[in-house]
Amino acid sequence: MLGAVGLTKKGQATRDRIVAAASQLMLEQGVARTTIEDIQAAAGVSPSQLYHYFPGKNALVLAVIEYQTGRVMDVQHQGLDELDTLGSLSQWRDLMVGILTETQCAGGCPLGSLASDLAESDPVARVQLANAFARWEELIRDGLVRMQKRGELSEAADPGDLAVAMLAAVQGGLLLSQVRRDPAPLRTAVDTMIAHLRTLTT
Amino acid sequence: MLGAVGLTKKGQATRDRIVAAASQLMLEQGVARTTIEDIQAAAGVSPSQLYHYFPGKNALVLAVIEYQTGRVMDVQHQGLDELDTLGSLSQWRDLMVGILTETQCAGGCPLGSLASDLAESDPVARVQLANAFARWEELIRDGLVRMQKRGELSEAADPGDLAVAMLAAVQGGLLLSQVRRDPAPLRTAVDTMIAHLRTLTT
DNA sequence: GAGAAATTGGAGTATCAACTCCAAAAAGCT
DNA sequence: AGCTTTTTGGAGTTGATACTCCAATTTCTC
Repeated sequence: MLGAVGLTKKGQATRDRIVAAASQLMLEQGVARTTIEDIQAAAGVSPSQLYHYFPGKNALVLAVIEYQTGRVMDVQHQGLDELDTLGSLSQWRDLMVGILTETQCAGGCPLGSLASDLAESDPVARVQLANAFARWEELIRDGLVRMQKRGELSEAADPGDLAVAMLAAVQGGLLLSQVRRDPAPLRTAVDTMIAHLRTLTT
Repeated sequence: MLGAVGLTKKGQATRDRIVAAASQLMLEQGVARTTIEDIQAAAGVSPSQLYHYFPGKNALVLAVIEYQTGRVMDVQHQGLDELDTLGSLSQWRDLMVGILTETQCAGGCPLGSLASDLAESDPVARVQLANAFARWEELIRDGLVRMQKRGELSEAADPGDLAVAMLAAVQGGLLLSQVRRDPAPLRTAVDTMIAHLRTLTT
């Protein structure tokens, strides 16, 4: 069994369907506005099924955070694992702008939306999301360190600070893009950070 | 009468009290999680009073957006109106970091939180918030233009793009600070943007 | 294939939240 | 003061929402 113990293949599939449906709905309309009934309908399950896999909405929210963290990290690995030159940073930017454009800027960042939604009302969720952002930040920092080792980035540059600033640019850019329904702010914010890195070339 | 027509001094005070209470609660726990009953209790009013001043929760939300836009713009004017040197940008950063520290990083940006909360579920609110961000961005851009005219910023720099990037840094920094309960990310994000402006000095 | 465990269906419940209504009190106007 | 308009109190209604319960069915294990 790949999933949790005591779950058959069919059970795991049902559980996955619930989490996927909940994730999409919560991204589209927020956690509080998403009702259990909404999720039941979208996943095609009955109440007893949902409560068989999750003790309550709260537990489901944590599963959603885990799911979205996985999705986001997959994309970020795809864009950042090969990061070693400034040119590859532009490709990473294109990857994100592309995804945003596909969805017409709806929803913004799955992690950012959950964070803003839950930070003050669910302490456990807040910590989970803080960890997710820490992992993301680390991915960026590792890429910058690689660039530094290759001599693409000045030794004087602080990859840690730059990674925080870059992640902030992504999150802020995504929020502005979401509100304006226009991918331009994300692109501008990230491009400005890339331009800044360019000034830190050796 | 300062407020809307047909409101006595007492009526205006009651209305104000409702909006202020709603604004604080919605910032603390999100719009959907804030019940009319919560607001009634916090403002010390009865249901009939609330519905006398607002047709429904939706209208109240719009009043909250207006209120928070005013509060944020007041602070931003305070920090940006005299903006003409790189040094005054650091003071502006201190102003925001100070406010964030006072509130122990709870709530994040009043406009950013509302934006993330309402962008997908309330089209009218989304547009209102987009306008608020546009005014904020303009305030930053005007400051950068003044710096450019004084020769503090290169003629080659694009104040419009830099203002977008700066606003994104502020929003992203606030989100990360909120999730981590630590003002450092906001400070780092804004400082990095200031450092970038420093590279664009004539 | 038989027993045990996991999964499913769907009706039911208790609570909560948004909103209504009407009559009384206060405030403003002349 | 007397009349009108605004403001207020609080009980009540309607619908939604999270969650329960138990029996029936499917799946797994041996």
